Amino acid sequence: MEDQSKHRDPEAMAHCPVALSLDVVGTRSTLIIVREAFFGTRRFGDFAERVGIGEAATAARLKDLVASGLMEKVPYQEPGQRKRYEYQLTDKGLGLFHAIMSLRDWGETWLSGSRVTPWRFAHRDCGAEVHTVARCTAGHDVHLDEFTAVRQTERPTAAPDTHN
Amino acid sequence: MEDQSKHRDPEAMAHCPVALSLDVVGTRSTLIIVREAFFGTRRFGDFAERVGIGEAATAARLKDLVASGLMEKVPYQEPGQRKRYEYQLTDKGLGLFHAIMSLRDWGETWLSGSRVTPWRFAHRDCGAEVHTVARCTAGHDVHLDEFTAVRQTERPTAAPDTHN
DNA sequence: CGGCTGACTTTGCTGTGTCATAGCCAGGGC
DNA sequence: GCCCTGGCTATGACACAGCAAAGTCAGCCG
Repeated sequence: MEDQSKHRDPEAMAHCPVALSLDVVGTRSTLIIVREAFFGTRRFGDFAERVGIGEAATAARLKDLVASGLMEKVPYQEPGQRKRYEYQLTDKGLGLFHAIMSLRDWGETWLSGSRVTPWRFAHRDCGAEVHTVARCTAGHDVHLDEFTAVRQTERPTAAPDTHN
Repeated sequence: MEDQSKHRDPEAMAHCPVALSLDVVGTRSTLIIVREAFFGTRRFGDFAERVGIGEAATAARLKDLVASGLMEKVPYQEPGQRKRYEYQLTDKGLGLFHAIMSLRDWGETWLSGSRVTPWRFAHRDCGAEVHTVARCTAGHDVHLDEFTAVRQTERPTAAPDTHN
């Protein structure tokens, strides 16, 4: 039955970076917390409030994010207050910028209808809005109908790839 | 109107395209099925086998994907077989290309260690590997430290706070 | 006709994410 | 010393994704 390892390669699946990523940021609230962090939210209470999940869920997600290295707890102290901790994105967390922008672009294009996005990303130098695009290492822009998916196992299932 | 640091706007949250997107593709298996579809997988059994979730979950996810317009059932018939249906990505589903590639890039950079990715996307014309980059509408490449996040909570003129 | 195959559906159970509510704790202010 | 606030932690309930195993169903094939 599952003898046909050519057909099914659990190892390959486990190695798939998309699946690996989704193991870390695969839940709705996790990604929304990261998105909030991109907008400068840093404190526990603000996350809980703005993300719209309860405090228990917020604490659990933030703990996960710190554990997986996307955010870190940084001490801060306001005058007349005791020392507390705020949550900041690490470089690893910042690396999700493209993914979050891509999801935003997709949602804006296909889901939001005529509604106006309540926030946007701007290029710091020129102020113009930022989007994701696909580009090949040779420097060409790659449109949706200009790519080929290549499985690097010996399985030529996918795109009409005659690998020659 | 409100102090931004203490601002809770469920409307704005609901309008957030990232959250909207995650309502549709917010589960691990949904996005992995879409990823599989990018590699040419079309038949029910192949999805179940390659995605690594059971048939019941596969059927449920595919049904969701068809319902939300990311995939469509297309009849096909192999010689000596009866008519069946295969699942194809619609334009809406294809639009997730950037998001999936961004997640792949991130997973590859931060999670996969030294392991080799079992598949890749190539530019059809030149064969070079494809990645996502951020670009502003003025045409500049935008690096991770060159963007500004702007909350548009003040509801710009195009969208008064009432949905009339 | 009856078996086989691909594509599901159904059933029963588990695990996880979330909620609501309540409680705990550290430390500055009174 | 006690209260108050921000930042969690604890508890019980619930919804839903997931699994495994079994059942359904259409139609080609022998």
